[in-house]
Amino acid sequence: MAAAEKPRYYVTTPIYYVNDAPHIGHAYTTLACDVLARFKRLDGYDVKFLTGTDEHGQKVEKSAMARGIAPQEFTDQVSQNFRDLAAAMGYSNDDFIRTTEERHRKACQALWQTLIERDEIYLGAYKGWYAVRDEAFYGEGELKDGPNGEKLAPTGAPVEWVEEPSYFFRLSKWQQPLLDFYEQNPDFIAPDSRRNEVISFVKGGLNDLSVSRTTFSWGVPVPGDDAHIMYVWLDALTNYITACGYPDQSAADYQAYWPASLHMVGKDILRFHAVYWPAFLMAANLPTPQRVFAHGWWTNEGQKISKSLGNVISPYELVNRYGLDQTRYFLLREVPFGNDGDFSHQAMINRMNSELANDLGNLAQRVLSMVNKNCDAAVPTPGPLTEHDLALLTPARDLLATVRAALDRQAFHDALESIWVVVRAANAYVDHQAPWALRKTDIDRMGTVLWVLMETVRHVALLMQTVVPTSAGLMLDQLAVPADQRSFEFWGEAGALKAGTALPKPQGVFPRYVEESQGA
RNA sequence: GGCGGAGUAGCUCAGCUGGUUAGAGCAGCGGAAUCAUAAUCCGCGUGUCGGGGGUUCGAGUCCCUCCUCCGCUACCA
Repeated sequence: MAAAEKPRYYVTTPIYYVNDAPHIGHAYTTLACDVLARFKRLDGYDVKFLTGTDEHGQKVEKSAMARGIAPQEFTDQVSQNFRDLAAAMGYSNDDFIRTTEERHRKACQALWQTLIERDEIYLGAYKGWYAVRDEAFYGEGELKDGPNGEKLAPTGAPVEWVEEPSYFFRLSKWQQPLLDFYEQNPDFIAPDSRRNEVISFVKGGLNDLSVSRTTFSWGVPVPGDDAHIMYVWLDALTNYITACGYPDQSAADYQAYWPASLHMVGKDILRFHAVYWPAFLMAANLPTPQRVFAHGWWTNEGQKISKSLGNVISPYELVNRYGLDQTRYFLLREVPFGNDGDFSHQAMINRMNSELANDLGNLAQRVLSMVNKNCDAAVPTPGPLTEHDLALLTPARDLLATVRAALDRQAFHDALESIWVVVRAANAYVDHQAPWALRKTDIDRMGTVLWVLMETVRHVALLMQTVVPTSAGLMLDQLAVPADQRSFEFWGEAGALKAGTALPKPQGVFPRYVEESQGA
């Protein structure tokens, strides 16, 4: 009953193409969603966090054939890679959808049927230069001449002229409705620069969109025309409503979560989410999602990442080398979210050592050690709070509102920076108040200072549960905060540490990274 | 080519609708302290705010122009 009162938050990652091996880009997108999902849960929301895999298409069909196994068997295997990644990165997704699931076939076909009935899809013919290798059509102007006078795609792949019957979605008629939609929903596309690009793209005019294929068969069959399968985006994008129980619009999840609060995507697939998807939904008379955020890409030590360069970053390597929480922290801290970012070993070390180990880890350690040694290993009794105490505690207590606002803009870097302002202030407060000196002169005052510090650390740890869940959990353990008192319901006075509560012996939470070369 | 964005301290970036001596973190230099993970704290920046021109009592913040970089310019996830 209480749950029925909760506000809803539905966040999605794209479904990842199973033909790719999981890399930092996948990890990054899902991580961002994970932090949002965790935050919203702690903040009292009823959250649905969805990720999954896109398993159809010609490339998958071919990869399966190359291995001599059925496409389904192949995707069963490679889809697992992405589930493994989710586990390894500590993602808290509530569901994992695969486009080869029966629920998805039903949803796609129902959506198709609706679009047919509403005359939003018609049968035509797709003509163009097709490159089998790229699984893509190219415009006449994009082609270049090969050594033998043959036509080549920009990628160098040979192309052939193909005409095939295809169903088309009447995207062209949605140009103005889309522009109106963007106008009326200024927050629909973020960051702003991306919004501009999308609007400019739509203003440039929209052609009807080919949404079926006959040249291969690994896909969702078009209802009533077995020669066709539904093509990529109509299939892929539908996953977001499949997972809510569509086509059953009375399904509990559909009622609760659709339309989505946020589709998180890489900048490369923004258009599909910001143009095609709302057009499909409007055409089917379904509600449109509230927001699409396009984040940037990572480079590696200043170099563009590519398979051919062999500098792909494996999330597993990062986690093994630096630690899971450290990796999660770095990815969201290092770069203004939305911008491209550069991963470098040095930057990683700087973040994990100076911010996690020195600023936050050491803060907790120095405070808890003093309490452990000088307060009988129990929460001290606070006396009257001075202006200095409040100068630290008040900003700490204001942090929830600040971070909430930042995360609603997907500004992870701003959220973390605002937390660190308090962490730095706490370290300064320790030095200025010098509880080690108070121990000899004013033991009560020392207790107050340590209590203020513990409360500050508690607030920081509560928020940091979203980004570094394991480490923040350890900090809260050391503060003896019960597991059921770690949501934002216990923010501020409501969950204030109670004097006399026994505390465990403190131990370091964020180890420093020591270069092997300089070890010992 | 068209449209859009960006160019601010060594590095990464903040600077809303123009207005006190242009800021933060990191790096660097100097000092203090010693509770703590050799972790912390305090102090120190003469930056042509890409160049030039203009509007204004006043511009990093508006206009023009030039230079440089980047993104988008449709059916690859």
